[in-house]
Amino acid sequence: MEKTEALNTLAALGQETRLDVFRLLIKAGPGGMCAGAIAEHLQVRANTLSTHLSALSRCGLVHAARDGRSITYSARIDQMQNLILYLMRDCCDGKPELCDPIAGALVGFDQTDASGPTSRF
Amino acid sequence: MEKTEALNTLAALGQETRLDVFRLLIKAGPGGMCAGAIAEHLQVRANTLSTHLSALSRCGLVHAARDGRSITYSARIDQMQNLILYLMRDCCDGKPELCDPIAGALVGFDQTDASGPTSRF
DNA sequence: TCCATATTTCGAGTATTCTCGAATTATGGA
DNA sequence: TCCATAATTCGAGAATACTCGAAATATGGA
Repeated sequence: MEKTEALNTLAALGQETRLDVFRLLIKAGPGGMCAGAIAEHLQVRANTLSTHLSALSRCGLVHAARDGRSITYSARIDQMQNLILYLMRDCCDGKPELCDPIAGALVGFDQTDASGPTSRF
Repeated sequence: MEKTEALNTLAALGQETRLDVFRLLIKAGPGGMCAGAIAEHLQVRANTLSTHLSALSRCGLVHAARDGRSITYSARIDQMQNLILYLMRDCCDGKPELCDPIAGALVGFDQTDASGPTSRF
């Protein structure tokens, strides 16, 4: 990811409704949620939500797929991955002070919803 | 880090001049740079930069320290760390699809400016 | 075909953000 | 004390973002 894309992605997430949408879609899992359900869940008007979904889609954070009359949106975790990697290496120059503690924290995760064992290394 | 702070931090970085400032300060290292030098380097007016520095400071991304007539700003890499950890665990629920590839990428870093050996594990 | 549902697009109003010149505050040195 | 330098605060203008009602588009079913 290069700077401009990172900038757009950061700006997209730096808005409350959009961050809420993304978090909701993450929790919804790979199946995603249709626009109406998101709007209902977050108490946002359909047209306002549509604008935000469009912004999230434009920067690759969500994926849209028509499913009959409704459109299902799902979070693109790989784009979040790209953003985080950008922040760690391009933005922060791969500084060990940044990366080491994160690497450490990754090992210590306790996941509430995952099915597999705790360690992933 | 909780949601509101993450939101402010994301919004702060989602603006070109501020992202540039942060990146510049990261490259400057722990010693930081004084406001004038940053303004000169990025070709931004002093008062405009001051507004952005204030925003970065408010969300904890930079630290200010008066040094005689000038004020030295330095990047707070721990706050970037907190943001990344928020994105990985609170925002993305610690999904393995997100975390595993990042963990993998961390091991593979080749650092250009670090003095120590490549491996940090 | 006609109607209902789901979502988006359009246009306008309001709010927020960004930038700038001018004025102000703070510090150090003559 | 007086002046020069460094940075911030103030106030205003322009641009951008956010939200909303209304209208348009798309799909599925009677």
